[in-house]
Order: sequence, then C-alpha cells, then structure tokens
Amino acid sequence: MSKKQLIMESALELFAKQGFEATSVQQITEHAGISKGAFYLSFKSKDELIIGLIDHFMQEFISDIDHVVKNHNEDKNLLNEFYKSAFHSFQKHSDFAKIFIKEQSQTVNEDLISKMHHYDKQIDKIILEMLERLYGEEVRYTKYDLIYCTKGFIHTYSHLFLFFNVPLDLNLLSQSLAEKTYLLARHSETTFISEELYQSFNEMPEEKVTKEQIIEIIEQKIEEVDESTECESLVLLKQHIQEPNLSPVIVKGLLSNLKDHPKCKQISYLLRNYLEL
Amino acid sequence: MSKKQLIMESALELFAKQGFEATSVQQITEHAGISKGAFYLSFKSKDELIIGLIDHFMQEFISDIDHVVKNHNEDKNLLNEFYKSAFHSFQKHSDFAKIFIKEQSQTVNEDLISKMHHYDKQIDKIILEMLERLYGEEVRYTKYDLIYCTKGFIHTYSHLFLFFNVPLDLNLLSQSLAEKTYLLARHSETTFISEELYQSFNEMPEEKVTKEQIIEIIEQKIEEVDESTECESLVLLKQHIQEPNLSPVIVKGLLSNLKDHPKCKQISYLLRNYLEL
DNA sequence: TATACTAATGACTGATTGGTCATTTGTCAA
DNA sequence: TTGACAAATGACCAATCAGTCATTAGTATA
Repeated sequence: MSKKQLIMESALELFAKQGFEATSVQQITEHAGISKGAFYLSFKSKDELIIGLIDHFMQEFISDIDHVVKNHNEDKNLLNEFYKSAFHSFQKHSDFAKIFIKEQSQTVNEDLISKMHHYDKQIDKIILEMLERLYGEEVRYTKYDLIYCTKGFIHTYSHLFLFFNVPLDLNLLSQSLAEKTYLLARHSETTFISEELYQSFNEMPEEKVTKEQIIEIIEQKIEEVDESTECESLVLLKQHIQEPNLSPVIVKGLLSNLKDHPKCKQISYLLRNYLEL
Repeated sequence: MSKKQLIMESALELFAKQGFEATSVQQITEHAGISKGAFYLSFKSKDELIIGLIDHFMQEFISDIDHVVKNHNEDKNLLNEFYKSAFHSFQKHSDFAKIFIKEQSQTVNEDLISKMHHYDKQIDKIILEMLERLYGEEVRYTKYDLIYCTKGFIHTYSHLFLFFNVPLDLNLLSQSLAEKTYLLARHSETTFISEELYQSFNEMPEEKVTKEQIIEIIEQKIEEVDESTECESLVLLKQHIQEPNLSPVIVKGLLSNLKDHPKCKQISYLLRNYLEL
C-alpha cells in the first residue's frame, strides 16, 4: 500500500471516531506508524487530506449508484437496487459515511462546502433521473420533493447501522424504502419544492454576487417600489453596503421591512447572503 | 441579560457558524465583550457550556412539540400542526438547530452523546404517541418505521432553510409533509424496524456491559455452539477480552466467523460494541 | 567502495488551546 | 473616608496545534 493510502486509511478511522477538527496530524501519523514529516510529503496540509478523502469516496459512491440507475433494466426493482447500492456503499465504507454525514452540514473550509454541494447536486441528478424514468409525468410536480424524501430516508436509516452498529438486513431495509418511495411517488399530490425553488437552491452557491451587482439590484428595486418603508430601508441598506455604518440589529430590522414585500423578497434574500446574516 | 445568557448567545452564534470544536473560548469571550476569566465564573468548562445550550433548547423544543401533540384536539390537523411546530422552533432558534444537526452524529464528549440520545428518545416517544393516536392498530407494525421517516423528513427539509437561508413557506411545507406521513401510515405495509429491533437500539446505550458479563456470555455460548470454527473463535476472543493479545485485524476476523451464525449474532454484536469496533 | 539520489525523520517554531489565579475594579454599608 | 466583599480582569501556564527543515537512513548506480 502506498504511503498516501496508508495515511488516508488512518485518517479515515480517526476522523470517523473523533471528527475532523478534533483529530490532529500527530494522531494520524502515530496511528499510521510514520513520522510527521512523512505526512507532509504526501499531503500539503490537513485540509488537502480531507478533500482528498471526500473526492475519493464520493466519486466511488456516485459512480456506483449512477451505474445501478443507468444499467438496471427491470424498472420493477430499480428503487430497491438503488437503495441497496447506497446502503451497501455506506456499510462498506462506514468510516467515510460517518464523516460524510457529520461534516456535511457545517465545515469551516470554504472549498469543502462547495465540494460537498457539488457532490450533493450530482446525487440529486441521479435520483431525479431514476424518478423520471420510473414515474415520468406522474411525478412532474412532486419529483423534487421526492428527491429530498429519498435522501431523508437514506440519511435517517443510515444512522442505525452507522452509529449503533447493529447488524441489519439491508435487503429488507431497501425493500421497505422502495415501497415507501413508490407510495409517495404514486399518491403524493402536494408540491412543496417547485422547480423554481429547487433551482434557486442549486444556483446560489456559484453566484458569489459582487458588491457592484448588489448595489445595482438595490437601485433598480428603489425605482420599482412605491412604499416609503421599503424604499427608505433600501436606501439605508445601499449606503451600508457601500460603506458599513449600521449595527447588525439595525440591518436586521431593515431586512425585516423587506422580507414580506413581494418585490423585495429576492433582494432581501440576496442581501442576507451577501452580509452573511 | 445575565452574563450567563450573554455567553450562551455568543457561543450559540459561533458554534453554529464554525462548529463546537473549531470555536475557542477566547473567540466566545471576545464576541461577548467580556474577559476570559469572566467566562469561567459562569461555566466550569467549554463542555459544560455546550451541554447547557443543548439542555436549554432541547427542553424547550421537546415541550413545544409535546404540547402540540397532547393538546391539539382536531386529529385532522395534528400532523400538520406537529410539523409546523417543529419547523417553527428550528427557524426561531436556527443557530441552535444548526448545532443540533451538526453535533448530533459525532461528538467527542461522552456525556453529550448520551444526552443527545436521551432527547432523541423523548422525541421518538412524542411522535409515537401521535402516530398511535391518529392511526392506532393500523400502524401497529409500521409505527417505528414511521418515526424514522418523520424524523428524516424534518432533518432533510430543515437543511433547506438552515443552510441555504432561503425564505420558505413553512405552512405549505408542513402540509406537504403531513400528506406524506399520512400516505405512508395508510398504505405502507413493509415493516423494517420491528418492535424488537427498535428496543435493541434504545436499550443499548445504558447497558454498558462489563467485562465480567461479556465473559460469562461467551462461556455460555461456547457450551451452546457445536461448530468448531465458532467455538474456537469464541475461546480466542475470551482470552483476548481477559488480556488483550490479538491484533485488531485478527479480532475482526474472529468476529466475522461469528456474525452469520444464528446463535452467535448477539455475542458478535455485544463484542463489537465492547471492543469499540 | 564511492557517489548521488530520494525517503524519512523528529526536533523545532510560532501560534493557539482550555483553564487558572493573583491582582484590580466596582459597589456597598458603616 | 474607610473597609469588606464580590465581580471582573488578563497575564500566565502547560499542552497542543499545523507546519518546517536540517539532518539521517536507505537504496541504486557506477
């Protein structure tokens, strides 16, 4: 085994047990039986290591489930096989699965967040393809909700064997979830995640709106809006963007003024992201 | 506001943004505008702080949803109101919700894990009560699965407004999830989480099996089992428990010998927990 | 054996960590 | 004004962190 692989395996185990932040490079090298210097011959930094781990396993995971969806011909069993493949991967690489689930939501490193996002989007795409193939027009309005339900199922049930390590019958589990997914696809009628809403989630991260763009949109809205409260709030916020001069609580209040006005919802959302509130 | 509250609010914000491990006491005190010493007048340690936060908010969250379930009389709307209450709490205390979701799976502190477990069990109890009241005998065999589906829904959809902070219509979301839960309760027929399985998850943490108990059970199994592979594996494992002398990979192999034998499944599971594999 | 090269080491750096404690500051009543 | 007490400080501690680099060990060619 290459030194790089050795380090990755040791790190995987420790990250799964203690978390990324709580694991030191020292611990990893001790566990791998190498010196600290040797670590930095294989990885430029601790961050590069976790990114390497995530790339390695996510690519495998995604190509696995993609293969199942693309190559399985019997529609009748596709859902079942999909879940089986997903859980099988999670069980096989349970240490990685733990890291993935834990580090998914909140992580300091900026690159990691967008990386996670990227892979999450790919998973969505595969699930979407599967749902469209199986149910077509029938799930036209509910398919985005079904994506989230499917991911929710996988997440919650993964906990069982990842964090309790009880031996489970993954075939039965997959069958049970396939039935649930089928039921929702066939009978669910309420749409919560519309196509527009779904797009708005998934376009956001790349946007990285600049100050100039924000100001331009604000000026545009000021022209559009008639109500004095909303208009004055926009003027003050524009000044604050150009040269920060308002306390957080005031900014928050001004944003509250906007959040319910139909024409200002979007700018309120953009500002909140831009100002990281 | 008391100093203790001030610290808790500052910490909440920073923990949500960076995570518990990645946030230092220094950062918290700077953010709160107090000295480092003052922090330790209110909290014995950083760990005590996070436990305090979790207790504070979880007690509120649980009593909120419990109140909804116990006091809402129109069964027709109960599911809807339940989800509304849960999401409302998550939105109101979004910083805490982020911490809860993130720190739920993996955390170093031993007390925190059992605390999280304890609250998770309480949530399960409330959901179970609701499901039994609404569907009674109809969900006799599927109710434990429904608990996990419900929690999965809440988890996945929470992500949307917690980590993308897109403004969402929580009423519509609750309605949509109520419909899904209803569909699953009415039509789902496959049971994955049986009552026995569910109990086995929730009894485990308190057990804390001792070395003596483990050895007793092993000796018992050795008598019971006829096959030489299983028997010899048990003998070696027993010696290893009494005085560790085998490498991890060998122990793993021995456990593999046991895991498929019907009479050895339980001991294999106990040993894996005891040895923290 | 001598030379040239890479692989690997671990002592080291400067920064930061959670936590302590002698000292200072602020606030009372006398 | 004094003295007593609590509240608050921040310099300080040992431990640990991520990361560096002069040095050594190991290996292959000549």
